[in-house]
Amino acid sequence: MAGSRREDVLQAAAKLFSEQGFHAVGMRAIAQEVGVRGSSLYHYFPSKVDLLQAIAVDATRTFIEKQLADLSPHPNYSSRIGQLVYDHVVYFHEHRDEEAVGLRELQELRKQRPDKYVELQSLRRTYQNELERMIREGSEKGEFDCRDPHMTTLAILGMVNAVNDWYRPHRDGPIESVAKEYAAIVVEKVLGSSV
Amino acid sequence: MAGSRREDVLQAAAKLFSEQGFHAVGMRAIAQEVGVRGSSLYHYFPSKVDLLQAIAVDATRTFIEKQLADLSPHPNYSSRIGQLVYDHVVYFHEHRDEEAVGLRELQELRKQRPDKYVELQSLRRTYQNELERMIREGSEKGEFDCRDPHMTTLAILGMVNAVNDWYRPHRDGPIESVAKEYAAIVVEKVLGSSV
DNA sequence: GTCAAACTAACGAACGTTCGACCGAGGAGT
DNA sequence: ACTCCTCGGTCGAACGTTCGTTAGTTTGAC
Repeated sequence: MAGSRREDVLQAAAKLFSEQGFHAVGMRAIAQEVGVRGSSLYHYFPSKVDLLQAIAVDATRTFIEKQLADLSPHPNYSSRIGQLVYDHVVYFHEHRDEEAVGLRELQELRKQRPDKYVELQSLRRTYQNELERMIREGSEKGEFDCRDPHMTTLAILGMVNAVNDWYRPHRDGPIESVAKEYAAIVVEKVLGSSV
Repeated sequence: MAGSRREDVLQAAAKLFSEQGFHAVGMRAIAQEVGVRGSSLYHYFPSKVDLLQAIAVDATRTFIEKQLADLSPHPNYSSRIGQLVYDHVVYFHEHRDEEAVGLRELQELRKQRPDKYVELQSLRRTYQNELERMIREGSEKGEFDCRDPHMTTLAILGMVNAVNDWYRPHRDGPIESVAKEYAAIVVEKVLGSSV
């Protein structure tokens, strides 16, 4: 009784899209994963692209709004950024499939749902700007030392987004350890003063 | 007179595959990009998957062999690693399309050309191991300070591989500047001792 | 005349999608 | 209690299109 059938469809589609790519997966394959015939999917979603849109928009919006909302309570820039990196890594692992779709299948949304594509781009840009602002201000206030906040931001986002490309729970230990180490690398190294 | 027709086909396919994904691009679209009819492609490649294989295997093999060959001359670990990061970023930009295909369309090779997939995985693993070895040895010899060479390696590879996802020449300046800054971040920050 | 290289035409399969029928649970009317 | 009706949900079958691929033919340079 985990979820409604509609949510089962979303989950199955996210899994298959993230494993094989949007165009490699047919409606009949998604339906089979749910235990239903292909035509039944159209009772819940008007088209295949709408399925993709529902997954990508929801994954990105939920993630970024949660990340931006959790920033306030920390006392200084370093711990705020460390917490953001930690949460980013953990959340991305717990929502592997949806987030992978949100990252990798954007060009299809761009072609078929330009407004939704723009919305997602804008969300990601807000997130990136927020991280960059924290890095710049923390640097200006002398809390740490960063010569190029813009490129540092891109480097950090690149490394955390890549975790799901290599992380395997059985081989690499609990995700919390990885998140902790990544947060440490960012706070102590990338943002630390070099000797 | 840039290249033979066969090379034109490879280049067109790499461009379209990297822009839209393997399954989103038909043989007729590749042919049109070259200025030819779809069936003519089969004069040069026996199938669509062979096209993908040719692109991905060649891109990965050439890149990694070049990177591994250029390591020796530098005096210390820091400058060797800095040079590797710099070359990685520059090469990935100069071969954007092919390298994107080599990174993102692996699951299709895995299904249809398992031996080639294993070869590419092995090549990447060798590259990763070499970087990790340099980081570990440089750290053991006291040249810099790294608590977790394995995860540091993955973080570095993640950030350099992500450059092509955001870099646009007109907006972000010459690629050499980006490569230089990334090399600096890695050598001075990620591998530098924290205060 | 030869041979690589391009063409037109077509194949069967799979694609996303539509349509009309069916089935079973639940409410309304008597 | 019994019938009738509605309606969400699923189905099989089919639509038109596009896919990767093949076959046979034509072209043009040497």
